[in-house]
Parts: sequence; C-alpha cells; structure tokens
Amino acid sequence: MFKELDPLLHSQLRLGVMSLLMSVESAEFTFLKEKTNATAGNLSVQLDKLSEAGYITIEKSFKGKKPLTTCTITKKGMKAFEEYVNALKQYIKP
Amino acid sequence: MFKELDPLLHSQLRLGVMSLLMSVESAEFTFLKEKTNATAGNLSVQLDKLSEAGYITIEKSFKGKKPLTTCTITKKGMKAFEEYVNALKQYIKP
DNA sequence: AATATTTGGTTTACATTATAAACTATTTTA
DNA sequence: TAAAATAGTTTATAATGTAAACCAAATATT
Repeated sequence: MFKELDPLLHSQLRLGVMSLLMSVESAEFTFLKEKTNATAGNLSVQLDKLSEAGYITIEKSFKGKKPLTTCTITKKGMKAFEEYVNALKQYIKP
Repeated sequence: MFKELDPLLHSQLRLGVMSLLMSVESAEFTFLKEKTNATAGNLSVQLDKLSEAGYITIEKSFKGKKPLTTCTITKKGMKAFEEYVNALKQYIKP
C-alpha cells in the first residue's frame, strides 16, 4: 500500500538540507545552518550522514584563513530525493 | 525559512495511519495493520501516541466475541494533518 | 601584550523514538 | 484436550536526533 520512506531523508533537518541543495549548485556550512536554523553540532552530524550515504559531497577548504565547508548534492542524492518525494505523495495526497 | 514538521506526524507509520484515517469514516486495527504493513506491537504503540495527542479516538468493543479496536480521526487530527502537509510542501516543492 | 570573544566547525553524551520480541487472553480448529 | 490462530498490549533494545561541551584559529578588547 504505502511505499517505504527513505529514513535518511525522512528527517526534518536532513530533508531541509537536501531541499536546499536541490536548488543550488553548492552551499556553505554557514548558509545551511542559517537557512535550516540548526545548531552547528546537529548540522555537522546530519551532513556526515548524508555524505556517508553518498547523497552529498563535503569539501573542506579555507576562505582566507577560516575553515570553509562546502556541500554539494550528488546524482544519487538527487535521485533519492525525487524518489522520496514521490513516495511521500502517496501519504499526503488528498 | 522552513516551518517545523509536527514530530507526531513526521513518522512513517503514524503518517500512514493518519493518511488512511483521513479518507475513511473509521478503521479497524486489523485494517490499519494490513494497509500499513506494520507489526501489531508497533501499530498499537503508535495509535496510542496519536490518541494521546488527541489526533484520533480509539474505541474498544467486540465483534462477536473477538476484541475490536476502531480508530477515528478527530477534527484536531485533521487540522494537524493538513498543517503538516502544508509545511511539508515547502521542503519538497520543485 | 595579554585576554576575551567570535567564527567555524567536531565530538560526545543524553534523551527520545521506533521497533520487534515477548507476552496475555480468548477463540477456533484439529 | 491440545494446538494454533486472532487481536491485541507491554516491555526491552536498538537506533536516532539533538544539544552541550569541546577544539583551534582568528579577531577584537582592555
């Protein structure tokens, strides 16, 4: 009856991150933090999970002398997001 | 940026239950169990949570001599579901 | 020049949650 | 009458989410 909802995406913060990353080329840690209103710790953990799943890539570099973490959604991540949205529609359609 | 997702509804099984209850007058435990593919234990726990939140009512009676648990969504439950769907749309809109 | 604060994170500990396993009680079937 | 099925509930465990505590470097303050 109902399709499974990818547990990696069925989490408010991770879904928010993925939603943002779907609409931009890439995003900095601080940008994601502001947009999602997450704490840095929580965001850090959830980004790692998305990265380990292969849904995003995380690049660490420096902006001037400050650390800079940049996230980009992968093909796999896009596909997972789309499938999640599709599955979800079953649950929320009127 | 993103609205909060009601944590009571942001759970695969509870969302499935609520989705079903939105479209029927009321539903028996066994019906919900089949449609959601949940184990009886899990379903029992999640129904209690929905009930405690005032999102559904649970009526226990007998069908012949067997116990019969009937669930009905409340006005509050409907409203919560609709708000959840609305909030969710922010996350998944293209 | 030392000290405090801010920035940009990560690690870890805790509390909550979800889930299945174990259990209860009755009923039906063999 | 013993076994298995029905209709659930309770409880123990594993997984999860989250914030608090932490770290290192840079910048601002006294």
